[in-house]
Amino acid sequence: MVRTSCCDKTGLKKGTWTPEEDMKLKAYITKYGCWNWRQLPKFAGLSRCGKSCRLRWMNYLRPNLKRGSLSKEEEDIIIKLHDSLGNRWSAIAAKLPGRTDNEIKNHWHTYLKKRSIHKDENPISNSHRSKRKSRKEKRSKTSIDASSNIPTQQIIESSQLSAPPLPPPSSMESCPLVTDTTVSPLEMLAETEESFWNEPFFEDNYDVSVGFLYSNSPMIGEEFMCSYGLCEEYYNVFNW
DNA sequence: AAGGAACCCAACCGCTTTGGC
DNA sequence: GGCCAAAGCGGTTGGGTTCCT
Repeated sequence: MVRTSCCDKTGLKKGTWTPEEDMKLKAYITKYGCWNWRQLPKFAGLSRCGKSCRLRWMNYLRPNLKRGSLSKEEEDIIIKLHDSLGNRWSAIAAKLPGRTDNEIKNHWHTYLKKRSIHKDENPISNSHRSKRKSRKEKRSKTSIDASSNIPTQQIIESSQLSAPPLPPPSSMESCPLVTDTTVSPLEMLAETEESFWNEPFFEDNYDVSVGFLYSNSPMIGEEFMCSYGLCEEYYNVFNW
């Protein structure tokens, strides 16, 4: 939206993401997860750096993100948490399911900072604020419509992705998915190589609302799901 | 209707943290 | 303990949109 598309000297694309790029990234992560952000764009067919992919996923494409303006309650929580935590946006975002650190940070700088500074005054008139708020809602609704109009299954089917080669053991060992400490990462790798990385993608494994396949994969645990804002889905799926 | 100002927020940059060797 | 790579985080930028005069 903001920055014009261009390439840096290494040939990597920068700037606004196109719907096609979003589709590729979403389809790839949905299908294979994110085992290595650096390598991911290569396998997903994206001319982006891993950092950019990660950011796009975390702030925009990740499932269950709430769009639209923050509620009064959410704002109050942010103000309270900011008082105690300071500018630790990711920590604040962790307390607000569906909200990203970037979103909270932006919101803080545009509304809450002023509100906080002028607590005793009334710097932003309510009418002005609500006018802005409705603009924001209108915008975000448009973006939701645009993104949700593409059924995920359709994305997957239309994707020309090829399965990635097996990641090197080192990257698997460092994979945050491992939660069972009684089994060594290498043992787990041996057990799961076939089922996770080689297994064809089955619709049954896939929950559209979650956007990940997890039922057959022992490597996807609470920690992993929560790190992508999917705690609720994890708990629901495993009846926690 | 036009032009400037203000707002908003996606995305980039660079620093810090973490983990493996 | 030092080095390196990868990931995470927060600050900042900049261009589109909307409002105001």
